[in-house]
Amino acid sequence: MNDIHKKSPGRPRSAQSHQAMLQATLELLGEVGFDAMSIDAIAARAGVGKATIYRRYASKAELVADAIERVREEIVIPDTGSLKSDIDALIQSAAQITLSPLGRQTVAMIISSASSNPEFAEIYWTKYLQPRRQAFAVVLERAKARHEIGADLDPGLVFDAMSGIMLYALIFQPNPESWTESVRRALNLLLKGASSFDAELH
Amino acid sequence: MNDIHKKSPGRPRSAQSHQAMLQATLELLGEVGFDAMSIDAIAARAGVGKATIYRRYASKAELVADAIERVREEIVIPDTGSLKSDIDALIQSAAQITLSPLGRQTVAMIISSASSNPEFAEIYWTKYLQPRRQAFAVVLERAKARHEIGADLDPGLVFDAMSGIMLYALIFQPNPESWTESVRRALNLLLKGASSFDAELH
DNA sequence: AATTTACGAAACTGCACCGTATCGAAATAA
DNA sequence: TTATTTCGATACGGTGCAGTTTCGTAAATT
Repeated sequence: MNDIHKKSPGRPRSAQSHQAMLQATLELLGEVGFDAMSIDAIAARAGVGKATIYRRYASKAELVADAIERVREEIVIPDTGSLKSDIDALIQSAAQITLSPLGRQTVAMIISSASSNPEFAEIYWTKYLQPRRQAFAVVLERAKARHEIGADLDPGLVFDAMSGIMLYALIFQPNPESWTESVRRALNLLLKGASSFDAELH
Repeated sequence: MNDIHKKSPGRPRSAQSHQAMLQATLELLGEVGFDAMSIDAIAARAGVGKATIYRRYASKAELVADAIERVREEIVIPDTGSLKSDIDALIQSAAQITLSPLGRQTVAMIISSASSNPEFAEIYWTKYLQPRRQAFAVVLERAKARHEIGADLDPGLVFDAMSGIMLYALIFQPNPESWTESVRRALNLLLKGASSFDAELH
């Protein structure tokens, strides 16, 4: 099953057009947000006919879900030898994505349509948060081996707390510098919880 | 200045109609969200003419901003004699508001229109978060006096971290029970940071 | 009483979008 | 070549909303 035989006659669907509409979708999502985004606008920006979009997706939600699902960023697991530096790198990486217009609008979309379109949260969790959660666990395990933190510290819990703080700072401290600073302070407090981690992150 | 003389002739504006449109605005905001909310729908639900709304507000954003600004919940500062119980009460109170449809949609609105309508975040910060931040500081000061936590713990920082965690859990753990539980666990970790607070919150 | 302003309801214009259909051209298989 | 399918572009009818105006009525001042 799941054969992708090309035996059917006729002109095949254009991979370029498909790519163009996905790209235009992500751009517009970041620029105007989910609700203000029209199919007409996506088609126009992609240089594609509206029918070409409707042939692939039944709704805007489907299109957007597929577009954000296909986003793949490289996840680098830092290994500088010091927990402080490793975490700094992770924060920087997260900031770059989360503070972007696309990152903001994606989160807003997830919250506002949480009840009507739970698949958005699901995709974001699976494709974005989950891999970073595991990368974070690796970093913390290494720090445990170096006795920088206690062995009983739950990486998942710390990651969730850190993500929440980032999200909060994203909303109420939109300024990138104060964002980074307040995330660092909160994380410093967090890690003191079950560790000998008391270095100044500043 | 700022006189509110009633010397002008003619029928005065109806306070009842005004109240009805504000109420309908909050209801619809919680039910369908900011973008899907039409002025027609607000007027219909409030039993008010559309012109009556436009006479008071120039835009939907103005109306919504005024509506959420006028929301006033009683803030009770718990004083049970134990930090654990006090915090439990605060979490319960926050959950009741934040987990409600109105709370969710308000946050979503703030994020998605952060650039176009920064006044929403401003109002939410000033009228909702700020007072709770101060109430939290009172609770923590009492705990310091009882030597339940270290005197060097920054209440504002802890509050911000806690708020962020609540927000995160709101999105990715919409279930009220798991929400409360994960908030408790994170907070427990947080308070271990600079205190002798190691009681099981569960 | 006369005037003035607000009221709810409804009608109205204009616009943006949705989803479908149609067109000639292009790209494939048989 | 012929049949089939997709392509971009455009047109179309339908719907919903914005914002204004009109109407008869209600509530205030002078």
